[in-house]
Amino acid sequence: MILSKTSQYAIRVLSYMINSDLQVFSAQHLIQTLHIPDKYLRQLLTTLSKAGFIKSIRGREGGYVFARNADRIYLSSIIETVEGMDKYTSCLLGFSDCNDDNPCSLHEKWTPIREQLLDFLNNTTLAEVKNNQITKF
Amino acid sequence: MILSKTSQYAIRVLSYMINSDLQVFSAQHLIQTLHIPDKYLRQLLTTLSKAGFIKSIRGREGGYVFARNADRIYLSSIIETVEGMDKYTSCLLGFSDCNDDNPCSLHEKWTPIREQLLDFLNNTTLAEVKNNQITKF
DNA sequence: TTTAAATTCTATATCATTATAGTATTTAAT
DNA sequence: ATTAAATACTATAATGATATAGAATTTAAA
Repeated sequence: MILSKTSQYAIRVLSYMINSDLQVFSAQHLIQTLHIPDKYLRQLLTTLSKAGFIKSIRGREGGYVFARNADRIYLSSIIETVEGMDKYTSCLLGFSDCNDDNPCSLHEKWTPIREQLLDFLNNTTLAEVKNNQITKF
Repeated sequence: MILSKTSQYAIRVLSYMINSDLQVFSAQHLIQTLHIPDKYLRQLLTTLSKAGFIKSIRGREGGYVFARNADRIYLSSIIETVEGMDKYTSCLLGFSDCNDDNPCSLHEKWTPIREQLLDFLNNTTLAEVKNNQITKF
């Protein structure tokens, strides 16, 4: 759980939606399917809606649909919305002024791994996560 | 801050010790040099002592010294002691039953990055972190 | 033998994240 | 119009990590 629980929930929801044939997803349906705490997920869905990943349809027969194409939703955007990306971009030992010229003791070895991690988060879209074989959400 | 603050503190202390010419380090000295909260660091030093990385010398003129050679202290051992390694070895989306045969939607892309991360934590020793050029602890 | 400097123990407080609860609002079907 | 099914808002509770506090213990120096 390097990701916060809230980030996990957000990615699981959107990943489920892109891998499903349904168009509209009610909060109730997502709660039961993904086993995420009721009120907590409802709040999160509102957050994801305000951030523009999904849009809500209020009232009876309502629910949530994608607000933009999945190939334009990056993992890092989702994470930035729910917990912020600082944790993933910053120095492993927490120094705000750590850089190549004035590194901490782990900087040299950590930098290439961070690069790969950020490359993954910054360049992986929801569309790339679509896979018919996946059964776990 | 992918690492917990406590892990950061622990690694900073040991990394400072291995990079210093001193032999014995009092809690007071470490607190003032590393700017880590007094009582919190004292508790942590006791934890690191009980875990066998350092040993304490009680009473006047006391302090802490390494309990074993730095080339036998791995980053993952330190992390395991203070916060546990589960967070770094487990599924990115939090599934306990995620594996190659029954993967989550991020499993395939995440696995190689996790491998590198674990390789770094499991195989980097304090001795490798010794570097005269480092001034940040 | 007294004192000062040090570690150890245990209890409590603070803070951010996660979880829960109740009410208000919206809208389609009847 | 009324009702039922849905989202939105706001307040509070629970949990875990981090931080603080004070008393107890140990030991070398004076």
